[in-house]
Amino acid sequence: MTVAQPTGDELVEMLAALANPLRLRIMAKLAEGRDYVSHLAREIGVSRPLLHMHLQRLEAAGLITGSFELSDDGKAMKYYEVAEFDLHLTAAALVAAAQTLTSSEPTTGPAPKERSR
Amino acid sequence: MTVAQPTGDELVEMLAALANPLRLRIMAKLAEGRDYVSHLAREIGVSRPLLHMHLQRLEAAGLITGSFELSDDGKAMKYYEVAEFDLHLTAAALVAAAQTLTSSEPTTGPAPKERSR
DNA sequence: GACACCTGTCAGGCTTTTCTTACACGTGGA
DNA sequence: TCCACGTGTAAGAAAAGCCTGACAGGTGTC
Repeated sequence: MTVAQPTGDELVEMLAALANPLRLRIMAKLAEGRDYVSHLAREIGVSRPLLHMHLQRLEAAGLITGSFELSDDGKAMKYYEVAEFDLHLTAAALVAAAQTLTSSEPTTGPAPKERSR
Repeated sequence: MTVAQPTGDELVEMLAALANPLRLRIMAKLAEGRDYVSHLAREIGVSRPLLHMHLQRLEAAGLITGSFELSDDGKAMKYYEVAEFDLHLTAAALVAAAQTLTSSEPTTGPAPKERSR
């Protein structure tokens, strides 16, 4: 209740972001505590560029937030942490979400005809 | 409460199935009432083969169920309806789900080294 | 027979996602 | 200077997803 419901498009983006084993693992790891990119990559066991890509996807979906910070020895570290979210997926929720979808409206394209042979 | 929680792999499949505008629309339409393939295709405005593919994906994820029925005039109709599901996605839920993931265990692959130049 | 419906599936093409490898830049310490 | 750590990003290959068009079969009605 405290969280605003996402639009249909936003919901699709969030679901797509979570629908990946590696990203699910990333979310789980960050849920245990914030971390910076290189350390997280070693922790999970993936290459840093790959993790970077997945973090971008998660951040774009609004599931995590990144912030730059300077460590004691002057290195620029990018810390990520999970954002607050609470998605409740039920049949009724999907009906509501589908009404706010923008991509390829059913009214846009002419109904594809199919001749019976 | 009444629904058993899916494993991590199952959750990923369910999320992937829902993370698509067209499939979201299909779910929303079926939530308003069961329907058969050809009619649903006309209703939504997509080709029947395409709808067939998406229905398979949704059924494989356990979100809908299909059943064959014979109409009054002897035609074989395949009716689909939404299955009962209730996914509650929170940070804690993702932690639990990630523990039951099978694909590409973090312990399997050796940590990819990266030489600094 | 020709047509109206219903079902399924396959081949091909296009787009998107996923991942690796390699490069670029920065700081601080021996 | 060289090395260790941090950051980002771009190119290319491999795989997966999405979609169209055409084909196969079935039933019942005009």
